[in-house]
Amino acid sequence: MKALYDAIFRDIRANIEDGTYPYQSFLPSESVLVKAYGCSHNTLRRALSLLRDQGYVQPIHGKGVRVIYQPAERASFTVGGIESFAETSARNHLSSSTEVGAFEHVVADERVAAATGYAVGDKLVYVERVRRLNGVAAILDRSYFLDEQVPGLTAEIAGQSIYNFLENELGCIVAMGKRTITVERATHHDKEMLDLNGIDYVAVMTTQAFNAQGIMFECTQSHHRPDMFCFRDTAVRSTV
Amino acid sequence: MKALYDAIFRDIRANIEDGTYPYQSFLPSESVLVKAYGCSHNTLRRALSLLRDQGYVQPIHGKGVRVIYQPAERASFTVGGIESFAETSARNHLSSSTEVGAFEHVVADERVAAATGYAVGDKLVYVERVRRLNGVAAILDRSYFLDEQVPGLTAEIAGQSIYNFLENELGCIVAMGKRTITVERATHHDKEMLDLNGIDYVAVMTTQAFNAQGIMFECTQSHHRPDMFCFRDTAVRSTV
DNA sequence: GCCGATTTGTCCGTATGTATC
DNA sequence: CGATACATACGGACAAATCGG
Repeated sequence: MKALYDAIFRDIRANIEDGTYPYQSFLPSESVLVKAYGCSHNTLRRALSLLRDQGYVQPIHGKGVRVIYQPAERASFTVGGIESFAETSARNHLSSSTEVGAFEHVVADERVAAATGYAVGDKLVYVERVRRLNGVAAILDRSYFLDEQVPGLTAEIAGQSIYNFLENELGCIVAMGKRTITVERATHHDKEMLDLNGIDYVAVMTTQAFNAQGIMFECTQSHHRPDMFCFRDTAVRSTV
Repeated sequence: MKALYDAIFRDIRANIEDGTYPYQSFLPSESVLVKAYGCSHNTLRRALSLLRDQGYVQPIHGKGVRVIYQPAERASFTVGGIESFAETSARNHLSSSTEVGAFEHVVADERVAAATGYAVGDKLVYVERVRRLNGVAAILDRSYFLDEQVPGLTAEIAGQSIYNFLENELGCIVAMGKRTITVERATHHDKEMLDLNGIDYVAVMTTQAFNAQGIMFECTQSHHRPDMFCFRDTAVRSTV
């Protein structure tokens, strides 16, 4: 809300999403937009680079900035960026609920350290949650939080929104996340907790979250029912 | 090779990857690095923002820039950015080979247009390839290329590296890519072409590639054997 | 094929704001 | 409070690619 380049980015993005700037058309030139927004060309370029990084436009040297955004044809679970479960389900117009299956304090041993990236001996909080989308148990989340970073976290809070608690109560901002996606055979536990309908594979998204201090304070393995999972991403070819 | 910010980005990245700047340490301050590289404040920041976007560092306001890169513990098939199959397999030290299963000219009908994002009536080249990793048929690629963008493409070339052909022969640069990952039930065709060992699900990565003109010229659906598939990604929380 | 206008790409120097210590 | 360090923004300069006359 504060940064000018961010406001310009959002404004242009909105114009792309509502069709004011349609697919394959060109944006007004840099100089025109600079006048329109009353900013420096440098600031405008920063907004444009955000649009490019997120797959909305593609600048073409000497020619113009082409819109390459196509509206999503069906709901996607993740579109890049970091979202909480509540945010994602709301954006996809899905009713959601959460049940907490486990909540306990543990110390990282060899096995946990290897799986999460924490150091052996770190004091952690283990939380297991089942996510329901439109009534279907679709996601099993197994999370390890760094104990010292989440003082006051309870099972009750885990049943609501942990991110809400972190940001509003603790003032702890989730600044960055690293994600890995694999497909793995459903465990006995998965079959027990999720409505898999006989499917015996799950899509596993592992997320490491870093706070504003650069400390990893969460590692979550989300086991998704495969036919309700979709992940989107945009990549830019690096100039080798 | 040309851009200064890119050279600085690569240099710092190399220092992070080889442990000169270890995990959780802080980089030298902006002003120090500016003097070291003899560049402007602005240019250095651009290099730093690349490092941040790719998950190497996390700048912390008023404090410093913390290294959050941890070396990959096991081979990942994709690490963000756009890579050809040959590049990816080489980076993971896997022997690879490709067999072309189909090569034909088609016109996009309703069904193909909906699945790929082309317009109905577009003239396309359909290529089907089976990728082997260490002798195992692990990936089935079904690609649609825009005919006018790939003149001279033959089945023989498809058996080698199409990207090599595009970049070196046609001078066609892959500038951007959009990816979607889903998990789907293996089709009869998948079971026929891949060594699935009885697994009846596949990880599907759909890629749309755009050239330097902003024209989508390739749409590929890669069906991966799930236990040989891994995807990595880094996300930054947008300031809402 | 050349030239000039337009447009994007890179880089610099400076100023100011804000968070941390 | 002051020093340090990152964050944002401005304005100017030049390079490189595209396109039309």
